[in-house]
Amino acid sequence: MTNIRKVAELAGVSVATVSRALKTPDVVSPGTRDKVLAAVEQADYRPNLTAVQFRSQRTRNLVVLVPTIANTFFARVIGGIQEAAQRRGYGILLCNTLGDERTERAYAGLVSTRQADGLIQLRAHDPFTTSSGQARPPMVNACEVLDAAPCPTVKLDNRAAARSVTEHLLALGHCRIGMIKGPRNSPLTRDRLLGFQDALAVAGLLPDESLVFPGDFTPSSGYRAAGDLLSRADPPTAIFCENDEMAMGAMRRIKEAGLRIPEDISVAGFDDIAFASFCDPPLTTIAQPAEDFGREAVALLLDIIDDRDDAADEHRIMPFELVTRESTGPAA
Amino acid sequence: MTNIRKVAELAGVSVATVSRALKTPDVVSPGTRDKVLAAVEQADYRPNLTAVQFRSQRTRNLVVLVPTIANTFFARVIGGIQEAAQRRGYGILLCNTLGDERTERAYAGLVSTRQADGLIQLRAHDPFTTSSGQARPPMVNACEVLDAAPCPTVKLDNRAAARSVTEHLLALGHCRIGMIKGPRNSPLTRDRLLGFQDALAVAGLLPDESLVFPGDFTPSSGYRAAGDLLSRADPPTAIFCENDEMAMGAMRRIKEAGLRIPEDISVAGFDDIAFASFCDPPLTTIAQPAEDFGREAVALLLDIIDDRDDAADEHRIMPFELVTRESTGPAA
DNA sequence: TAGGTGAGTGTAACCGGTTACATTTCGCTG
DNA sequence: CAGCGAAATGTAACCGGTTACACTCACCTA
Repeated sequence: MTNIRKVAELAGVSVATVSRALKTPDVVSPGTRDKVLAAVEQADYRPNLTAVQFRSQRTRNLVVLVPTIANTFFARVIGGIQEAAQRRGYGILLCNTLGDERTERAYAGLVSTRQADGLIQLRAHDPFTTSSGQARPPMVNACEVLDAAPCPTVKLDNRAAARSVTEHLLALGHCRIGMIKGPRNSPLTRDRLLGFQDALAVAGLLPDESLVFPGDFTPSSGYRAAGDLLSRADPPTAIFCENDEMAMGAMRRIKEAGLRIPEDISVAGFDDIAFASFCDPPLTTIAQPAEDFGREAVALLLDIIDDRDDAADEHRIMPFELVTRESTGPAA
Repeated sequence: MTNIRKVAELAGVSVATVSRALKTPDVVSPGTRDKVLAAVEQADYRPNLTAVQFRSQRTRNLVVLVPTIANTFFARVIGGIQEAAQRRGYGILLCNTLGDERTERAYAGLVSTRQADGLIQLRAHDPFTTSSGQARPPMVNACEVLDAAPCPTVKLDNRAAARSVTEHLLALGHCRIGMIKGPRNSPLTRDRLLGFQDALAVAGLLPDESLVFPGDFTPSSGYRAAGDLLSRADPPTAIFCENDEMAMGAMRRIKEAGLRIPEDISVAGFDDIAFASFCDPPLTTIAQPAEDFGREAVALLLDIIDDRDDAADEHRIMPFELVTRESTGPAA
């Protein structure tokens, strides 16, 4: 391994000069700089990054905790994170936590032990064990966000978005609307449910708990929940699913029951994943700027890391858009 | 930051003893060990990982280069990689390369500069600039594999798998079969095309280049290619797509043309992504153990890193399975 | 000409662990 | 009780950079 000393020797200068020629070229004379660069070239020298990181206490790595990478929406968010991080010279250490707290804490430890400069959490959970008194490591909470997050956040106004979907269904004349929600205890699910109920209330409808079934954001959970909804004596004329994956599962189940979408029953989703416009019929849903969630989270995190302190308590709300396609139609 | 010296002082021992008590507990006496552990606890000491990495020249990080994380299949592979890596105490540095060579080389550099111990490449491309004479950094090539990979590989027998799909279509009586393939220059695409042609040849059919259209593994490219196939004077009675994403796009296009699947035209995909069994009709496809690709790649890579040298030239072939669903049926 | 200035460079301490080697401790045998 | 070897522990070099501080020297001013 060629190190800085070999290069210094080769160039006939001191190690300090080599370091400076590479990091702050403007403080060395042009002549020496050229000598050093030539020596670097000749020796095929590349600084040992672990040494640089160790000495400078900066790794230029960010930890990303994602509940499940198999979810198309999260995959897009990660794409945005990675792109933004890379552009700023940061790498990302990805952890697919599957919602496991121990795993999350272990990876969060990478920040405490200086193997990463900060952390982006895409789940509504604080992975840092509240070490008494000490400063919190840099963190941003995005997508599924804690109510009282101890850090900047990037989220959607889930309540307003769910309300707009529901209003769309109400406008089509539906008044018995089923809902397939996400896991319990999730602020995101709670907000979407609230938005759903807001719209019903404005329309003068009473919320009916028996029309709400929980899922886990996978197609098969949507499939199961739709089965439950259809087996009612008075099945709903429309179903609002908290994400597109569950909506696709629900649509499958509805078709297997011999019902037509949207003639017999309307279906709406949430996220606008790539498949939403390709399923049959194309899915009415809420479009979110997934990649931007990631980019924004990185921007906020780097603001904290470089302590541009004004950013320490920012809470960004990302825009959404109701995309109406053929999966929703007038009530029968 | 509490460091090893503070702990040593607290425990009334030397730094060496602290280091040993933590790394090789069996060489220190039980009494001292307890003293040290108590001091560690009291000081809330956690070794600075960058220092450990620097000193031991081991980072316990692996670089993963993925062409696009938005692809459901790759997302699953990454899930497998992450799980296996984590179990062995390794983290993964993810790079969504979008097929860009410069990006790939930059990340590959993390291995050369010791910020990672090895690399997993999911694309058929060698990211290391062939540095003359020097030893190749540890690398494994998985999924889309180079023909003459300079490293262990994990792949599918794409030719056999494509052949089995095609045989299934032929057995159903189809003799004009369209194909939507992947990007040119990809060994993976070439092999699937060869398998397709193998089956046709065995059935005594001549390959017809005009029935083969290129896509890029996205639903919209499948949609476009299907449009091209349908606009022929004699459209095919079946279409084999090189992945499920394109198959879903193709199915959408076929329905928009007013044709029924599979009565008018059969469609088959490749990968068996989560949505394959939920689309309409459920998709006939090739199931691959995506997560196992990742796990296997990690296992091989760690074999090289820990130079269990017997592994240096392994080429694993993963199993596949034809999953027949309702998207394929007898030729009209 | 003495003295001051600042650009360019070198010396060496330092980051926080790991570990080779030296030293001490302790139990055991003759 | 001397003597020995093994076990336990301490000392300090080391990894490869970064950077504070010291130093040299050319140039300028009074």
